[in-house]
Amino acid sequence: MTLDRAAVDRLRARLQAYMAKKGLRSTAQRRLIVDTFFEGASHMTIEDLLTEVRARDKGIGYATVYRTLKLLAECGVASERRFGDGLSRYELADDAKAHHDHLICISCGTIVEFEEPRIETLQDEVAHRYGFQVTSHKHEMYGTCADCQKKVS
Amino acid sequence: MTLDRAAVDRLRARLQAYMAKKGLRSTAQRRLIVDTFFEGASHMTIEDLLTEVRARDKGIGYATVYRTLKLLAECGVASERRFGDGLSRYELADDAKAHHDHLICISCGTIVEFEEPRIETLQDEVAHRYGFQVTSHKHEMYGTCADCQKKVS
DNA sequence: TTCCATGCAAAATATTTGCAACATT
DNA sequence: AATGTTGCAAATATTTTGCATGGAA
Repeated sequence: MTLDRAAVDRLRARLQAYMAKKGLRSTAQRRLIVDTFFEGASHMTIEDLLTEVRARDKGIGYATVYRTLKLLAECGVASERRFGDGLSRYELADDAKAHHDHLICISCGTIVEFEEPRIETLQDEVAHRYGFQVTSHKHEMYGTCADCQKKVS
Repeated sequence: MTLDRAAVDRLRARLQAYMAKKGLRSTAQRRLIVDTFFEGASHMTIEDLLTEVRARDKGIGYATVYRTLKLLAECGVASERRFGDGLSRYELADDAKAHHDHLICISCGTIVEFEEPRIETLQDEVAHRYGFQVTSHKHEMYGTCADCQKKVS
């Protein structure tokens, strides 16, 4: 689920605005990490991203990647996800599109995104029923993807 | 969401059968921890349960509670849940009833269970659309409960 | 008597933070 | 020059495991 050019530009602008507002600085490390994150696969862990980043600059530290991803999450450019394997994963935020949720293959780790507006509607209904004001939600299905089902087992 | 007597008996029987099959032993600690778990509130953390258990027997160790909950989860008597605060929580399994999901108040920590069969149906539809064979799912909504909304903020 | 269970302490996992040196503005 | 940033190491926070001792069967 790659974002189109316009969406990417919007996110980059948001980051820039946030950094300006906060008086944060543009460093070589930050630029490299951010670029790598934007270009790389979705749902990467900090470790994943660190590996890719180090391929381009060996000196980058874990904490810098960690802090940069945190920064991206803070300003709404990235979303942190946890899929139960104990690792935090990050994906580009995409508020231009409807909220999506995830199907996770417990065999190969593949993560598929899905959208189902009718579920969102029912969710709202449930929240209203309990008087909750919902700020975020998590809807994940764990199982075996089509490919892994074929591989017998 | 307390279970009725019959459901509890069923779960206890399942545990007993599992232990017998595996040659596991009934110890005073295990009995105490299991009883406390069955009688206590839902969604307790290991630490919560340890506190309650120690009120009855000071000598119980964290690891024993940890291992007992793991045992309960293994045989399907308890379900482990994680609601994003970094702690594992446990609730009694209840396969007699429809699967339930959770509303979590990010202000006071209250956890409300809900059931919405229509969401389950749509879920199945989505999984089928992607060829996934779903074995479990997680559907959580985070926000502010009715009470906390009143407390202004 | 055998072998599982317990409690303690140590290890393992991941995340988060303190700090001196360094870089941006 | 002032202040934010980096990388390293240490601190956290939890969960998980090793092991000698104790207990169930």
